[in-house]
Amino acid sequence: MIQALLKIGEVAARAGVSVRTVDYYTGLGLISPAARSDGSFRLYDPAVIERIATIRQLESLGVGLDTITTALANPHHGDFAALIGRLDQDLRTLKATADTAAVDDFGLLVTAITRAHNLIAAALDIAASPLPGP
Amino acid sequence: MIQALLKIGEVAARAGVSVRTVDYYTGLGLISPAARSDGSFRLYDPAVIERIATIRQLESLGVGLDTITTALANPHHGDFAALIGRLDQDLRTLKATADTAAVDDFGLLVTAITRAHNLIAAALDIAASPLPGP
DNA sequence: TTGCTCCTCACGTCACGTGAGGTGGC
DNA sequence: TTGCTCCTCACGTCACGTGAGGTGGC
Repeated sequence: MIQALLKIGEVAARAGVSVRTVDYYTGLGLISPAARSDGSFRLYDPAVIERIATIRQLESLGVGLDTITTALANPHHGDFAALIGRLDQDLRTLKATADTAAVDDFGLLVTAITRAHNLIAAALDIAASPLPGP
Repeated sequence: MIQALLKIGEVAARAGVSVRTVDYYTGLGLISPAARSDGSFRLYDPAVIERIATIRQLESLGVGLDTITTALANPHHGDFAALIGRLDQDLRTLKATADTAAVDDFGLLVTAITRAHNLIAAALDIAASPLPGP
């Protein structure tokens, strides 16, 4: 299915950010125009709107733009299965911890785990909607 | 067991940060002196060294000082069991996702999940060494 | 003509410290 | 005296944009 390409103003409006921000992200290589018009206007695939949403979500969770840039530039680093195994182990340890009376300060613990959950939720969003290359 | 209290310079040296940083964290309420000397020197419990390490770790994972401050001020917010249940569900979904061929861009996914794992590891450190109140 | 876009340079803002500098205790 | 600490005000730095302003396409 062929989708119409979008000019920067349309991308910005749909993504809910300023034109300047789309321009800035483009400069960083976080997104790239799929083509240029005859008059050199940048033309974007509509999928960049989803990518911008993902970037904003990760940013709000404390992931810097440089980290995101690196991640996008190295699309296959790391071992996904091993990572899931580590999370599995984390969860078992957490469950064991929850059963002890040793924890008497839940503040930072809850904050850290909530942040981790939100990151995983963001990761699942990414997995559900694979992004085109930058 | 009674531990000798430490002056700010000793805390800084053991925590591997500057005196100024210890002073700054104290001003933010992230740590507090257990007592004051007769000459008004701040005297810290040695446990603040562990707390400083935790703060630095969370900071490096993108958790802001304001978030940490809030977490410390509300030591029992959130439902720990419910949180573990959500992580459990996240993990099941991730496993199901890993089995599909739908994921073709692992870059951000691996980055987000790695960050989540590191946050959980930090959380477990916190649980293993409960911190004194600020 | 009007509104959009390109590109670049410089400025703004916020988080997170860091330096300075005069002070008093050790 | 020397080195440490207190406290405050201002400055520095880095990430993340944002504004301006002259340009050309639509």
